[in-house]
Amino acid sequence: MIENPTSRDIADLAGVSQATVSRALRNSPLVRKETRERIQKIARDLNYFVNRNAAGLRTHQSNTIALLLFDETEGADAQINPFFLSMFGYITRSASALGYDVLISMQQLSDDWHIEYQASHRADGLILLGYGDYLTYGEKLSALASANTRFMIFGATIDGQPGHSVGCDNVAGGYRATRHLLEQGRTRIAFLGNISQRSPELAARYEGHCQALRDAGIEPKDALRVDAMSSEGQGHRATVELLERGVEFDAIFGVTDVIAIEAMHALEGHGLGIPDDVAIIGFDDISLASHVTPALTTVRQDIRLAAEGLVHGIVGLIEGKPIESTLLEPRLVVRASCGAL
Amino acid sequence: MIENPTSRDIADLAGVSQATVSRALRNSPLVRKETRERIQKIARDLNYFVNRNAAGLRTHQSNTIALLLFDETEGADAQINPFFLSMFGYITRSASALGYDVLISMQQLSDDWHIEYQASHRADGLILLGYGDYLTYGEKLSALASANTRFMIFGATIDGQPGHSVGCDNVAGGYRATRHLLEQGRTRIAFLGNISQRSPELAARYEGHCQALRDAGIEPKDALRVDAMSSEGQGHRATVELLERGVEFDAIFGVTDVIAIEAMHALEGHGLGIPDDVAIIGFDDISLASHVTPALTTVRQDIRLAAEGLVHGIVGLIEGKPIESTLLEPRLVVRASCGAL
DNA sequence: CTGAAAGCGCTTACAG
DNA sequence: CTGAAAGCGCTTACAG
Repeated sequence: MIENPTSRDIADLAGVSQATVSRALRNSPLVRKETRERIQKIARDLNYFVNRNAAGLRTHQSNTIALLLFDETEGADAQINPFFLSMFGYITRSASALGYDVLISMQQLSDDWHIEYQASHRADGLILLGYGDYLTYGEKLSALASANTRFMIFGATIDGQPGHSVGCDNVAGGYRATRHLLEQGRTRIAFLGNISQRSPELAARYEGHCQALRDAGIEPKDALRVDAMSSEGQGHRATVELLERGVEFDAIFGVTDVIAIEAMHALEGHGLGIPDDVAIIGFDDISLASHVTPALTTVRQDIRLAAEGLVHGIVGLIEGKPIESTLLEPRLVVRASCGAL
Repeated sequence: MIENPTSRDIADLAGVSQATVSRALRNSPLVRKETRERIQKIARDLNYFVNRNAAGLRTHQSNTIALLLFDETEGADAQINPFFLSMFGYITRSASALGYDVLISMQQLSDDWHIEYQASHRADGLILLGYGDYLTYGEKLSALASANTRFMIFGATIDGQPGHSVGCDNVAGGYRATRHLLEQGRTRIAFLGNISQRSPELAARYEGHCQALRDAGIEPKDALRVDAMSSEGQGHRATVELLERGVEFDAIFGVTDVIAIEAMHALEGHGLGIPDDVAIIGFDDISLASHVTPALTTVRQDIRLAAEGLVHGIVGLIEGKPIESTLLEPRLVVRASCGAL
């Protein structure tokens, strides 16, 4: 058994040229069937696999997608947002089906990752995941675009910002969440979440929230909105702040499930009952949502479709096909936390 | 701005040979400081990054670790065990700190992945994750070993089985779980989990469970043990089976948190109170464990240490250092589900 | 400290 | 259908 066989070793054993081995292994129709099969059998017997570095050097391709997850959570011990984590599996499977490997990297938005992956020929394109701060984010995207890097973003693409994206219709999602609360007879609905330009997806959910209120003849009140990012502890903090304001509320719309679930725990800590005293709705449908008590009503983003959209998008860009951004339909998932069940 | 600059382009601009550029970019002490800095500045200005394929072809290294997660869950929609998912972040960060990229792949144990990653020079070594079926698994490991593939396993390495591993002391963990239940006055403790040779980690937990019982003068009863793998629905099914047997029990030890949490829900569905009627303990401390009601008492495996151990192990193997398998200390995490709080 | 040269293992245009 | 040859962009032993 040859230790690290090369195509030349196969050629010698098969009595053909190295070029023919290369063709046979790539299933070229130029090679006679018998020759091809004989060569492939030898390769299999020798546990031979094409050296990816050599092939990549020749073809300028890596058949690899880099999946960059940037989260701003501090500290080496911080947990990654489960919503994005659960996307990994779908992305990997999708990519694999199209013949691509997936390289993962956790990034701080402050890092200088953006150009390197493709420029070093480690990856043919990038998928970017995370609820980022779009002010910083925007610069990075422009840099990527001007370096001709191919990339797909999960989440909104802002007008004038480069790149293609897959995201859900956050305005519609926010509208549905709030309409559901209104249908349960709640009228003083607090909204927990950051709505600055830094988080356009979250701002869009707020926009839908306000529309639903106005359609019901209710004017949104600033006193009922508390800032919160989707990192650990912020939902709790925001709920405490809301309680301290002393403004009356009978429902909370947490702009992400992570925030909504922390709000649930905070309210319970203050002796408030869910859904009797306060109805709660979230957004994302992370797996925790169905396991908390009461189970959390939320708006589901179909992460499987999203993942497939991202992978097909980036592969399309790599292969030079025209790509369009995709908007997914968010869907209300009714559970016990709003009193509808 | 040169479109896809190479080291030769840098050399021309710097007025030196291509070899000197290569040395300068790798911080070789052979290059004079001024020359090196001048070259590095030019590279930065041009957004130049070393072509990994070319470098890898020369050096026979990829500086990449392949992370293979095999789960037997059927169907494209199945969720990955959150315990392993949460290890991704730590592994990636650890690897990154040592200068390695991480390639991820979801595998069916039936696939023929095992040799390809290293043989194709896509990765310098493998990390294998998952509660696998060790009968199939063993063959794969032997094949890997005989192909001189470097790999680290999370979980037990069976005697006589090749490879190095990082895992927790499952016997001690099982012992502690059951001792805790005994300390709460529970004596008829059901055990839900597969204990065949197929799942040696789980079997080890059962072994610890039995030891703790015997140390308390209680003989383990087969009627109190129900088979269950750690995939969706099995914990529920096993609990129903236990109830149908009609055997009395005042506690359940779920061999993984996923099983324990499903058991909780199943018991609640049957009108049983936790922990009053039945105490429940799990194993792993997935993030769900602290969020269910009542919060789940469990045995924590320190996934961060495990991840770091796996990465340091595989990098050690790659760099030819001697490596030892690591056994981590499991730790009891007391919450409300056993009545101790 | 620097350069010229060989060679890593492929893929593919060119020639037959 | 097959082979000889060039060349992808690096790294590094060798020579100076």
